[in-house]
Amino acid sequence: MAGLKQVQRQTGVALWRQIADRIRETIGNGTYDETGMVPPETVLALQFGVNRHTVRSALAALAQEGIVRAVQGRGTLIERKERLNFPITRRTRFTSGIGDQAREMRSLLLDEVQEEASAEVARWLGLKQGEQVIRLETLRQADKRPVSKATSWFPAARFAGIGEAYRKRESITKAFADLGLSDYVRATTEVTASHANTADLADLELTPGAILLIAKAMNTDLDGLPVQYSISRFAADRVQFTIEN
Amino acid sequence: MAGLKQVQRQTGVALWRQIADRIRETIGNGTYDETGMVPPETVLALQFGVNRHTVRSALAALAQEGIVRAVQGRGTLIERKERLNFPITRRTRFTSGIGDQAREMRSLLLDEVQEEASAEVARWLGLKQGEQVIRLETLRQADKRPVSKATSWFPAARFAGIGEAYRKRESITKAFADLGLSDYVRATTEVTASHANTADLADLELTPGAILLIAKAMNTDLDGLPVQYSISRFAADRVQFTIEN
DNA sequence: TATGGTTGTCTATATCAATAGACATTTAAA
DNA sequence: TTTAAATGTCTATTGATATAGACAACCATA
Repeated sequence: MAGLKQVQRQTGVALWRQIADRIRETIGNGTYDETGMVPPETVLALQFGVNRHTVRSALAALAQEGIVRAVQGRGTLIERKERLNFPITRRTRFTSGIGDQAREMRSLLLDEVQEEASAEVARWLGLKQGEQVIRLETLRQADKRPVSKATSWFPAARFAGIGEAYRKRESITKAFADLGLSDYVRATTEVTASHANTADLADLELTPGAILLIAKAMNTDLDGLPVQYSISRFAADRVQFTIEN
Repeated sequence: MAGLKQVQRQTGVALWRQIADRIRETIGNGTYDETGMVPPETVLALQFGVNRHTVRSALAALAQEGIVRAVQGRGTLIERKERLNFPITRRTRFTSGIGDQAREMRSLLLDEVQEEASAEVARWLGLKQGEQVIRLETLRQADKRPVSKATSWFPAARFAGIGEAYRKRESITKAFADLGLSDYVRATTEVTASHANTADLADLELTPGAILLIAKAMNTDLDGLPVQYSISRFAADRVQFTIEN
């Protein structure tokens, strides 16, 4: 482990940030579960081939995120370690998909706008460019910790008032039900990953350089008619997707 | 656009790298397709709210990656811009999945090892921990550009010699066929994203801070018996996954 | 051929990132 | 109570990062 160069210099990414990212991931993998602690600073410094002060900068950043807590004389304790699993199937739903992985699920409506469909949105919803659509900006939390931010479009003609319904029920499934759509299915999902922009960084409580898993999804009713197109951004260190075919 | 703070300071990620990442993504989105050029350095400096020299550092990094090429007196030309699409379905195969998106596909065998199944591998392959498995390390290229690196495990009893077959045929599907397995299906796929480690950075020709899309996949034969468990790492800025349900 | 717009190069300065070493403070266990 | 091991704090130095300004070199075009 000590021989492997795990960090690189002069890449525009500070060593302390590379080390912080790697320790966060190692914690997530359960490597330190036996002790519940991160190895001593001197040991980490040796492993990564850097000065102890550099390791301290990394641990300070993780402490800021609430992932570890340093106790003088004892060591650095692991405070939090989770990765939620999202099954992606024909019957994918956010809230029930989380199931018992979190105690409290919340879905907040950040913004609601009626607008003309862009070329992309029109294509996915089977509309003509310029037709009216409703766009919702939503933020989802698991146990008060932000998990994903989503932008969703709905045909305005069919789903007038979906913003208000979503605000009340905090669920797309229930909002659809209130508007007379009792069931729907996931037709396609596209998954990519990229760096977060500043707005998403803030809402998802992430640090720059953090990664987003991005899912572009289209849902249809049981007749195959598109009812929703959405772009969801997930904090990559907090989730994984599972595709069962 | 100029008002939005698109980069953040004092985060351990240098401004020039944040700007490089954002320009690379903007190129990928096709925003500059009309001119085929990146905006002038002075314009970019204004947009990002930084000094022109900082923008130049970002563009130098992108030039190093072969994405742009600066021409004195004219501007900075876009050289390359691609994102391969991988459909993930019950019949997912790497080579045919790429289809006509690339001219030349190659699959290289980096390493072959027979070993005892770890707990994770045994669970996925339906074996007992410690049973013999064959592990292949492979690198896939599209038009001589590395796209993904994969680690695959196969039950050793059933697929002896699969390494040699893969080296010859450069395809899992054909290697399976050589060993008497004419057909197989994708059972499950788990998708995550994370930062690349140093070995993957080198093999995939990436820069630190780069993102990997990671697909853990399990294939079975037509009787539902597991035949392969693999962990594939994709350069996130070169691919996207499509899940059709 | 003159001009405006663009990239290339140079110098100088301030701040952040990383190393190095020394010593203090706290905790747990001998 | 002593000791070892761990985190906390301080000073000092070097290299990378970012800003600022000036000017050269090159290209397309009026």
